[in-house]
Amino acid sequence: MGKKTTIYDIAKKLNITAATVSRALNNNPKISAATKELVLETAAKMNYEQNKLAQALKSGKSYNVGVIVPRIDSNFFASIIRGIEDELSPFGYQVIICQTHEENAKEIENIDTLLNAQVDGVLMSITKSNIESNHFNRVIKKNIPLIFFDRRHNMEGVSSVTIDDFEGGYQATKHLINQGCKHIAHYTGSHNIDIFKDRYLGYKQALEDNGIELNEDYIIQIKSDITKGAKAMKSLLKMKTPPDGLFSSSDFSALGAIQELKSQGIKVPKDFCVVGFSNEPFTKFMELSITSIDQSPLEMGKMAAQVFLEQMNNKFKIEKRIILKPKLIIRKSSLKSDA
Amino acid sequence: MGKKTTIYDIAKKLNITAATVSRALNNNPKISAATKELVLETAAKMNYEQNKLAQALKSGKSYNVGVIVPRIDSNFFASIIRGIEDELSPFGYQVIICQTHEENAKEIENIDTLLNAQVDGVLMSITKSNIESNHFNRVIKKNIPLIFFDRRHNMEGVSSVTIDDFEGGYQATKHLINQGCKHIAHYTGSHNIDIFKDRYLGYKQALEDNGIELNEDYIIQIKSDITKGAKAMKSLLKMKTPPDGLFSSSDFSALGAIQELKSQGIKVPKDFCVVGFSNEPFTKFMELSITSIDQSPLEMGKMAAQVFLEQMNNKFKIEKRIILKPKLIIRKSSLKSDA
DNA sequence: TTGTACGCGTTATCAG
DNA sequence: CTGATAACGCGTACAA
Repeated sequence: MGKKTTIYDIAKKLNITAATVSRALNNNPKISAATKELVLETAAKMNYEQNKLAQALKSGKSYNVGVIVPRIDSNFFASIIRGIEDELSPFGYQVIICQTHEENAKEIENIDTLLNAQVDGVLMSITKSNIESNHFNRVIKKNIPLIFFDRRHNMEGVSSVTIDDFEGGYQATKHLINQGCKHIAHYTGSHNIDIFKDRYLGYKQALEDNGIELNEDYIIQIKSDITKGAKAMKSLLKMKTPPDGLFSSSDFSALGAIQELKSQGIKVPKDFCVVGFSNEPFTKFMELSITSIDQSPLEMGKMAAQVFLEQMNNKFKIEKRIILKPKLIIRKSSLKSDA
Repeated sequence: MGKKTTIYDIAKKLNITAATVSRALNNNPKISAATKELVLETAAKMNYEQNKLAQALKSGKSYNVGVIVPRIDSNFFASIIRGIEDELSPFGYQVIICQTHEENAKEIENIDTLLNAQVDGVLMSITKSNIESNHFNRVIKKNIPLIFFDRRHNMEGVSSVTIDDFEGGYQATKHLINQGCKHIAHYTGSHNIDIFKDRYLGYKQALEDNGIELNEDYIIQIKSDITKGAKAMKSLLKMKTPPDGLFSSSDFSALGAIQELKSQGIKVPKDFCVVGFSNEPFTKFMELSITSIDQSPLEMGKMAAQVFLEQMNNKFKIEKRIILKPKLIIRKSSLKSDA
């Protein structure tokens, strides 16, 4: 029973050739309605299933796309993948998942594997940006659409879907200023990654536009982590002039900061306003809900998928740089008027 | 530049046959060290990449496994997938993602697609259990390993990795009883799905073992949803003898219940204890952290992957039913002694 | 409308 | 050790 039925088996049974069977199965016009129906019937009766592999080998299209993300068990990336899958699945494409775990070597390995698997496209978020881009070029050389989302590598001819992180940082900081904050701290990540650098630049610009001097001591580079966020806040509060507001590039670090503030008896948002980034699900569930920047990951995934489909349909090379608008979601952690 | 180099191109260049090239590439012993090295060199020089499709067609092994989940943007399923990917990737397997969106029709469609794609295995969590299992049988008929995780369909010869939901429900309820709760309500899901039924049965058994009579009015079937959880609590509190504890099969519904309790001025855990299920990330982030049952999804994914690998290596049929132990994570929402 | 013949890229078998 | 050939399952010019 383990034997798979092929178009040959069907052909033999009906005393016709495999070619005719193939035609019947592929809506080829060059076939009579009678034989077509006959073939479809017996195909169903024999539990025939198309072998996508053989088709792919023949046609050069595998109808598989590779998606590379740092990790899949993060709400942000999982939502993006959902967006991609939702958008591509109606067109018959399957999504192959790869994780880099933030390791550059794994990223290169993943691209190798995907190329070997003859994927029709690669949609990815890079690990770091200060690396050689040989592996990206290998994808492009093969004429396989490469699309970056969220974290992009700056290179000619490659499309990307990102959000305006500068704008996000600006909005977050402006909001804190509007709430009356005079001394605004900032948690940032590695500036080797554009998204963190841009959020920082937005923060900086907002301060400048509002006549607030930048205090380097208020800027702390930490990983996205609750404990790290709490620890950093502890040191901030020891300063001669401690801050009265925080824009964190990570919701997790923001949460840690809030926990530390609370443990020191500092009232949020009355005495200290906090804004995070990413709009992680938990930010809205908290009793003291956390203001954050939404990146609409679902939409980001859908857009990336659409760009891929466009590139598949257009033979000529196109480069699209789609930049989504971030959305400030104001919640309790920063809203003084409601407190 | 878009042309892909094949072993034929290499062969032509070196005036040897493709067979020899193939041997060099596959560590075949029947080849001289000299030619082997020569082939490997020129292969690298010509940017040759193995065509996994052709290999798969030839060998009958695609090194792809299909993973079917209700949705990917849920921490639980995303973690399972991570576990699967982490475990399988070192063995050269790729993971193809499919979502059912809880629709049975989509589940059937997904299985079709995966079979067409010649996957080497199918790892899945079913949508509902009261359906015909034709599509499962089609997988088995083809001798393709089928492994259920979390939500299984009861059928002979199919392996599964689940957690002991009965035990989880029992532990949760027992814990509430230990905290002094006398009237324990229960939020459940559709009993067509075993996991909800089993949690309910565990709840029931715990009550019985402790001499507490079951009150049918305390049992409410709702979807996993914050608003639904709040609404249900509202009606529970209107009863002549309102409950003083809740075991919810969903963390989200549990959160809604807590919100409603708070809005009515009922102190948690002092006057009312709440236990959820799934150990969603947000449960531990809350100021009033929520007691929950951890299902170790990462491990569940890894186990499912291991079972798959075993089945691939053993030619004979094996059926494994792995049942993981749930872990009660006690937090503030139910811990009176600390309150 | 249908059959014939070939190729997609690879590997296994059989000679040499 | 290497070459020639067939086969995996399918689609498609070309011929009939």
